[in-house]
Amino acid sequence: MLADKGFGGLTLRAVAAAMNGSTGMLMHYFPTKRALIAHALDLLEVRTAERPRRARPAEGLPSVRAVLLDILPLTPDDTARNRIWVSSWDLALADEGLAHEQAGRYARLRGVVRPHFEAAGQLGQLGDADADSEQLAAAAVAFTHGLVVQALFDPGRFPGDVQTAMLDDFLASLGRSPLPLPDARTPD
Amino acid sequence: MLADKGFGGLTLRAVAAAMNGSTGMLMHYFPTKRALIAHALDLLEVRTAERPRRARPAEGLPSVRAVLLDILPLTPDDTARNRIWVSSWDLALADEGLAHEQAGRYARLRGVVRPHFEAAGQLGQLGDADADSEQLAAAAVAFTHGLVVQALFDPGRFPGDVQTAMLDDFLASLGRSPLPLPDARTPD
DNA sequence: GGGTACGTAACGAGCGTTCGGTACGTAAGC
DNA sequence: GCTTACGTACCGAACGCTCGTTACGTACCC
Repeated sequence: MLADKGFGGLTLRAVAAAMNGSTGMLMHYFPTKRALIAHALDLLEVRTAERPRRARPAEGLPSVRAVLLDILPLTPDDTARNRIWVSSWDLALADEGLAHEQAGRYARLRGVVRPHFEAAGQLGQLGDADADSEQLAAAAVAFTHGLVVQALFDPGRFPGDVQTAMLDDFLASLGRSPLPLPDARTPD
Repeated sequence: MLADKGFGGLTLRAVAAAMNGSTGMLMHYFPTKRALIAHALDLLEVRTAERPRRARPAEGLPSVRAVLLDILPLTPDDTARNRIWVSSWDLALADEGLAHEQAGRYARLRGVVRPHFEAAGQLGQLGDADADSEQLAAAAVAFTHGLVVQALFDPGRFPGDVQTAMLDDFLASLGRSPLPLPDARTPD
């Protein structure tokens, strides 16, 4: 419902109807609509974290790939989830508290990605061995979410295999050596 | 105003007041609120295209860098512009017509970036000479807009120099040659 | 006079929120 | 064991307000 109408069309009555309750019930649990929304976003993050995800393969870049593939809108479920997140940014940008929570969610997401980049660096999977893993995580999250937005607006242009190929290209570019010299160590 | 309150808090009365007019005047020019919003987004795109931008340096990757730097929220103006765009996605995702227009805007943006990638490829600035410039443009736009969103929510974490450095790292990774895998031929 | 360009006022709908009331579980008092 | 008291859960009507939109009046221009 949220994924279709967006947050602009979200009303307490619609929420109440969706859970076969009344607006009075909602206000019994949440003092204001804003509190309800904040709780809903929290819940969405928790359920996103707890949903079944693909198995983590080998350490390093393959794990980064798995994490980011779990984010991309490759299934209807993930599409709906991403639509809700993107829609929530309108409210979040206009509400300092929600914006702060969103910033925290981004920091947490980078925190999930970063260790895999650290492992990748230690395994020699990165072209630039001195790269800052936190910055790499920010870049990877940026690329992924930017791809999410484009894919949501133009799913025909960005079907699943195109998204996957673009992600693979992006990760491959991180694995390239800065200089075309044949002195780079091969990972095995 | 839009940059602060978002589209959720946008009302015809507020628009009318901002231009010292009346709601009647607005409805004289636009049949519905939706038409007004669509026109406003169009106008924003036009003004974004016509605003003074930094000079295009050398052909290829440096030009890509200039185009993307013009997008990033490095100035208050660009921050406000980006806030409006991100906020508009809530409405756009819920309205098929607006979503289609947004998809067109993305396609146009990729169309601006792509020729510079083509030039970069012909100039030998790309690590992968066979890379599809349209796909590269999509990746660059994705990276940039994903960075925009993170920067909007956490400007402290992403000040201008950090954004610039991340963009440069991203472009640098595109210029790297492929890793010399065991079976890969090293170029001369 | 008729069309264009507004302003003003109002309409009906829908919003978030408030509120009185009900049903129910439960713990204490006797 | 029955009664009283009370907190919790919830309903549904209603309040006050604001919204998008409409209707109508008016000044101006050709």
